[in-house]
Amino acid sequence: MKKYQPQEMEQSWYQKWEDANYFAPSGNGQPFSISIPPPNVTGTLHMGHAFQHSLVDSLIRYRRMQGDQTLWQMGTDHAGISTQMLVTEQLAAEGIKPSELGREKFLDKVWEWKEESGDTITRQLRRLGASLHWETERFTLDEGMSRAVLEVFVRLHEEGLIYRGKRLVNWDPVLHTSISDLEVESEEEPGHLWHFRYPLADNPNEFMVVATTRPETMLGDTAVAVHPDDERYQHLVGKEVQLPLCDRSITIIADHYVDKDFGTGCVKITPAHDFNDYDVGRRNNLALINIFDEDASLNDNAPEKYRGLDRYEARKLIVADLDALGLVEKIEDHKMVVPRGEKSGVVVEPYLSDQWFVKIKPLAEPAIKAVENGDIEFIPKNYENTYFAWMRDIQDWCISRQQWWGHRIPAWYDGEGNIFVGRNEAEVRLKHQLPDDVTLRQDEDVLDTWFSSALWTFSTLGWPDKTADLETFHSTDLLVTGHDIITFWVSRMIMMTLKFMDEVPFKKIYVTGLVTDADGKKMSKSKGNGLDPLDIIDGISIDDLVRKRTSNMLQPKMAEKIENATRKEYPNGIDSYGTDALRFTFYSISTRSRTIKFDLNRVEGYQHFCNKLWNAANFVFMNTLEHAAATDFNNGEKDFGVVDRWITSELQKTIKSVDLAMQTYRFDLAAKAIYEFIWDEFCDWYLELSKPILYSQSTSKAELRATRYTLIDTLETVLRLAHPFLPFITEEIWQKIPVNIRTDAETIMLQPFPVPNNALIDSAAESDVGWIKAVVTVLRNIRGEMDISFGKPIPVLFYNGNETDKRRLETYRTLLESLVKPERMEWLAAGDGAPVSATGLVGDMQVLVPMSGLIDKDAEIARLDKEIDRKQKDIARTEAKLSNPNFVEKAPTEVVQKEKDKLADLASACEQLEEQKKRLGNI
RNA sequence: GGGUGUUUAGCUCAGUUGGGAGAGCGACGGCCUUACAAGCCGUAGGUCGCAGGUUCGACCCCUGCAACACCCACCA
Repeated sequence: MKKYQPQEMEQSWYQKWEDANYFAPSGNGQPFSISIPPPNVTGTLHMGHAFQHSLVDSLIRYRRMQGDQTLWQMGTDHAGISTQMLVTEQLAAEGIKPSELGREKFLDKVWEWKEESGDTITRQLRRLGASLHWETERFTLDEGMSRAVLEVFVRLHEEGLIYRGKRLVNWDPVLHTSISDLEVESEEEPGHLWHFRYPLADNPNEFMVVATTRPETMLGDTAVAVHPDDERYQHLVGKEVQLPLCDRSITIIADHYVDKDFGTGCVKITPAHDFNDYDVGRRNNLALINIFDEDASLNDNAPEKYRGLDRYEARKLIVADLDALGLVEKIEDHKMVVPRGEKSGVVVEPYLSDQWFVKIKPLAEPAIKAVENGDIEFIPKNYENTYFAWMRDIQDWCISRQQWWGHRIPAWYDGEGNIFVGRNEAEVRLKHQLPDDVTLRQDEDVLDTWFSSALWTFSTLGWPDKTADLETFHSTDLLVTGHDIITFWVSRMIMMTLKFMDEVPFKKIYVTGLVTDADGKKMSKSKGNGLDPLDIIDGISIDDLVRKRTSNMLQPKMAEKIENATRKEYPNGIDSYGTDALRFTFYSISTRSRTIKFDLNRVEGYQHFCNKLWNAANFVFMNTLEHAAATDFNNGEKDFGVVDRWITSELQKTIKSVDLAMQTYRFDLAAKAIYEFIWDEFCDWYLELSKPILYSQSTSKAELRATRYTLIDTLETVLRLAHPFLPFITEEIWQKIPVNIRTDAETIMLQPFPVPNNALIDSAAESDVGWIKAVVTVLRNIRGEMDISFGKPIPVLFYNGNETDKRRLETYRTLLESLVKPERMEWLAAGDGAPVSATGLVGDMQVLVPMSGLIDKDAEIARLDKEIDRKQKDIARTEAKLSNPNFVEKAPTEVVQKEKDKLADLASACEQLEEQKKRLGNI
């Protein structure tokens, strides 16, 4: 076999699998389905995706191998705002404004871009080995899904669960659209608290001092509020103040919203530009004065001087003007929470506008129950708290977006402002008997992207039609996702699916941690610390990596910093590790931690693991196929030796571990069990122990046949066991196994997953091999510490062994010799004077290496001292325990007995070691 | 302000019903031993965040504290 070279074989295998349609659901087993969280169609695969999809793929492959009818539904999301932003930026580079193109032509451009770049993410998923069912791939804006969206919108509207209203919403002044609460990111930023004096209307020499973080909104003030119980101001309630810079007076009101102890206890109220003030305004019937236009520059409701100014320019001017009037009491530094648009990064503005909303409470209630009663289960369970916290305090969902790319809202307006909702204009006309001469104009807005993805699990399967796929595969079994979109997506899917399917979208939700960089920082484009999974698979030069991380920066000044950090962290770029190594890394790090620091060293380690497996296979083939026809060791009498029975027994236990791990979604434990079996047991011990059997002249035909069979059979089984995690290397090796050992199928993908066989558990073999390992380890230890090279044969004497020791040495002498490389190996009779030796213990049996010329006496004494010391500490601890009457009385008898046995063993061992030490001291 | 997590070897992390603290990487020493130097063999390294409590016995259960992280929230 050639060296392990993942790159070529991985791509060719994927192609073969896909061409052969192996990813399609097949058979008539139990249905098992998972819907992919639809990636942004114009996006690229990031580490979080790669992580989640690797986990899902292992489950899908596992269940497929177990004979389930397995569907991993593929699809992509149109990602409204992100995609529109991207295309807008590209057009801007060509000097084109979307408004010049108009809606239709702009959308043509977006579709063009989608066609051009839409295959990036799917290509990347293929490189990851994801066994997605590509044939039924869907897109949130395709015809079928658009039909589902229309259907849902119309039905919800008919039930009064969708309504239109003028409300204060989060407005993005750059993107010119409303966004939902969830799309606002609030962070603490330094700011100021301005204290202004508002003169009383009936006494301009007296002032109310109000504090604000938004001076410019004062132009929209319609009241000043104080707390009802605040004695300082009670006499002023009901009076008016003159609003400076504006030619109007506003009322002083009392409202419990005000905190007496904050600032002066007086609050300016701007109902049209602050969510709290909006509520205060409603309670007190205050007027709403909107002073901004869509850009958040001042509109005609502001005094003439300020009209047309940007909000921050206006702020400066207003503060200056107030200062000139002597109305600025003071300006304090103040940390405040600033809401910014998730996508644009600009400060969003509470803005009064006409929008569509989903009345959410009626939908939320059943969705809460579904999790409460266990129809849906979060893994880990504590994420249910996040879910409940959000759902129990959920607010109506603003679903209209002032954008072009998305599902256009199916509402039409006549000239008089009447609203008609329907699946299309014809239906609307028919339903409302509107003649052709009534001009209808469709709503210009589109729906929030999450509206369509909320329908994901059932709309992808053909809803609203009653399709066979829907019948078979819905509810889906599992959702794997990051905790960051529990609120955005998971909760909304649960609500919509319960509403329209009357069943849950998925039975379990596996929430992954967030993949971060080595410093624990979230990977992001703007920070320039992201890794592209493909760069780990294929490798990338440092120059290319720097270019990738610093191109298209929103903040170009960051580029230099990012370049320096990148060159420091990856001086030589990133090596190529292959998909299998990357995937195995993901399984191994899939712990329950919330953040997962991604460490390339782990990937390197698992690449070494792949290499190990590769070379082990090489060894197996060299010693089986190259020596005999497969029929020769498959047929005929086999005499399984102890090591054959032992590794087979270990394999059964490993299969059980992997099964248990997969049933409990502990991918890390599954990976660990496989890793340890292959490396620590199969390679380090079994392959080594098989050598004397394979090479010795005295091995019988039946023994040889048995070992050859075990070698290749164990390899074949472990390949199937590991396939869900390491799909490529396992397929590549499996193909080389002759068809009378494996089945004659064309792919390992569709082979049965190994089933543990209890009849093959052999504890006698396990303890015998345990003894062999112990003897070998003791002698390796002496060699290592005494600096005796492996090539130098050493004399080995055994002393004080029992009957079992004697039987074992007799039986396994050949095996031991091959691993120990002794000059001679024999029992020392009780009466014989033992020569001065280095000593190790296996139970009570002393393993001696006589010292003549080999061993440094002082070093051996030191070694013995260390060992004795260690044991004596243990003895002291155990004795203390046993001398405690409470322990002896109250602890379970088996625990007490265990301690007693342990003490006896330790004492005996200590005695042996002391004896040796004494002998050395006597020289 | 509310909530949820985390704290174990130099680093990254396991530790599944409380009964002798583990892995990988790194470090150190020795090996080109006929599958693999992407390897083999060995060694060192931990008051399990701190303080109490429960228990015969606590990394594990309870209470408090500290540090860090994230989520939610309208304090102008």
